[in-house]
Amino acid sequence: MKRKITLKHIARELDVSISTVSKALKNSEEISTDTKEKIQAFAKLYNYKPNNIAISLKNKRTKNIGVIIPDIVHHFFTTVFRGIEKYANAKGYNVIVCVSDESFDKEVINMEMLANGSIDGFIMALSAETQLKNDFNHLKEVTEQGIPLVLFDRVTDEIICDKVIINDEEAAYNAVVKLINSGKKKIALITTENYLNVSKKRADGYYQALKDNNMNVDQDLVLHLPYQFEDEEKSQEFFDTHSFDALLCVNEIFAIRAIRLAEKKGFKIPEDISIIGFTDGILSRLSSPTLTSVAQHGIRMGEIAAEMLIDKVESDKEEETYRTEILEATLIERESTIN
Amino acid sequence: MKRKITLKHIARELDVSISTVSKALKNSEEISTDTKEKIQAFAKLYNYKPNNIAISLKNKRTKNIGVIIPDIVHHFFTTVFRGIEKYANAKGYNVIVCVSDESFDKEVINMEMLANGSIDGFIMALSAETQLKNDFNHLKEVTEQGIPLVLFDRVTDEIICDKVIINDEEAAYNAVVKLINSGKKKIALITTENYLNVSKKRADGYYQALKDNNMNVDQDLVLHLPYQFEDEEKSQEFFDTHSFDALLCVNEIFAIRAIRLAEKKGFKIPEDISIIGFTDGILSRLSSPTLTSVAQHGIRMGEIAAEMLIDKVESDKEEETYRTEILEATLIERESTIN
DNA sequence: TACTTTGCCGCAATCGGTTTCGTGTTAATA
DNA sequence: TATTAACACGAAACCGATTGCGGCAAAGTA
Repeated sequence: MKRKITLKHIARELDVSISTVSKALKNSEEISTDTKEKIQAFAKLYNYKPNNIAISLKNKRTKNIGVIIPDIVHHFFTTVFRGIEKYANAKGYNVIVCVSDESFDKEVINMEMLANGSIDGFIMALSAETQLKNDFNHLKEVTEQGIPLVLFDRVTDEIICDKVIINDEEAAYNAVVKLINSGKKKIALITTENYLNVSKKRADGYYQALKDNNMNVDQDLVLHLPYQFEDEEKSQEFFDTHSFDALLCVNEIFAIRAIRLAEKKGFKIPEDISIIGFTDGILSRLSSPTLTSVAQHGIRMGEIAAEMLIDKVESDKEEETYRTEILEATLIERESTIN
Repeated sequence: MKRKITLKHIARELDVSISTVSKALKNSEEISTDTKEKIQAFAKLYNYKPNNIAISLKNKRTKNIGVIIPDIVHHFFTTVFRGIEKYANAKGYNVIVCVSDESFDKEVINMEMLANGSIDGFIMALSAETQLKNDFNHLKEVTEQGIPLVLFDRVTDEIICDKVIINDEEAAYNAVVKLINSGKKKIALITTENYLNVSKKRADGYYQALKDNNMNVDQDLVLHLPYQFEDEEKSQEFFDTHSFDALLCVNEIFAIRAIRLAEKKGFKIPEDISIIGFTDGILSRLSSPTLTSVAQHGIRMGEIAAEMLIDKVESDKEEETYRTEILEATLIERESTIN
């Protein structure tokens, strides 16, 4: 087993001081050409690579960024993560991921673990429980320590920092308008509980679109499902006891399940019921019929978040300017709606 | 902005030495109760947390594990990652993820980045290109340096280390037998190129099952598709020019696409064509018809991989014993096959 | 010859901890 | 009263790098 070689080893071997080795490897003018060549050759031969940890300690910069997401199996977060990873890697940063599992406690623990020197900044989407509790002290502590933070998708106004979101309200609005324009008269909504800010915004867009088009808003046509738990029964009942000719769902999974259910009840899609979902993932593309859905551009979102964070990390000036980048969602039309 | 407090600050403030503070915070017997209480109270008040980087440097242990996977959007890898993250977090480890994007070069670069002190060990699945090139020098270097390595799913015999895999060959065998038992006579296979070791093993299982049941193996009924690229045309042609009454696919996406195509051609599933896929993901559960598929138990795989790695990391003895854990895949029967 | 400049290199501090060993003070023992 | 043991704490080395500064020797200048 060849152990990792350090400056000290090289210094001892070549009978020079550690500082000379360090300078020689950085091609410092202070060191004579002879010595430099000798040291560099030796270092290359033994494949010397500086120890990242030592450098981090010295520089107080780790070149790691911490990402905390509620869930990694969810397609949207995966794509955002992909964007973060892509940009960060290109800039020489590693990504440390923690999954909060929608739990407040896990979110707090993970942040504390990482905040003690392991990372240069955070990118995160709030867990459902955090939004429900409305407790953001762990975020405040981190920002007060001067650790840069970028929130995406699941954000909060309570914390002042950089943010990346999509125009959820507008996107929902446009989706509903699209349904109306295709002749639909009774448009239902399947959403989560309202404490998830994105769901709330999408619902707001839905209401606004109905109002602006002089359609009466029927609270009965809005079904709230638990976010994680698949409540088959409640959905069944909703289909049995309500009549509607179009349906907006705040995520892809709700939409696909709705398609299955509607087909089981004998409805034709999109003729009898048109369906639009959020999150343009693999499910939307491969379902039958394929699903019209609102693309959230997760990869782009991740790239922007990473860019914002790394900009902050690498800027020496302590500017206190924060911005919120709003991405335009786009409606991808497929078979589940009438063209 | 309150900056992070260090031992030095506490020492200065309370007029004791740094070592005294360090010992007091570890409740050392060496320090008087008075002093300890004073120091601990002060530390709590100012929310002192030791700097991870400094501890890593001193201990030569980072409590980080590096995970390199070919792709994070792929459902299977996501679930494995989830298992790794879960176990690692419970053990107080963070997970640094790098995505190789199926590229050999990225895999090498990422490993080198992490190998210089950032992590205590690696968990990885080989990129497609690495398997194609059959070049594993980067893995050898890492193991020679004494960095523990666990390979999962996409493994190689060239590297001696801990491994976690599923019984791919057997699983494919059983899936085919299941199709035969339900009365199917002409069973086709859609797979990737053979350099992906798991695909090869699944194909082997397919061949063996046919042979053992006295069915003739028709190479024409085996379609090789590129792994990433969606070759719609080739699949179309396959359906047009071949007749078969059952189909085994080496992954979920191939299977779902096959369902779509078969339906488009007017076949009934599972009566005309039964279909079985690998990777029991969200697609299998939500497709229509739902897909019978081979569950690879990604989460369990990740947990085992993490456990193996952390065991090695935390064992001081330099045992050179490595094991290969083989998980039993299970066939989840759904609507795409005849019961 | 005497003094200054320049080239080349090492010492030592630093990052933030841990840990071994030594030392001064006090109390217990002979 | 002299000796020793127990106690409480500090100095310093160490992990592996970076870097400002000081010093020595050779070369240049007066």
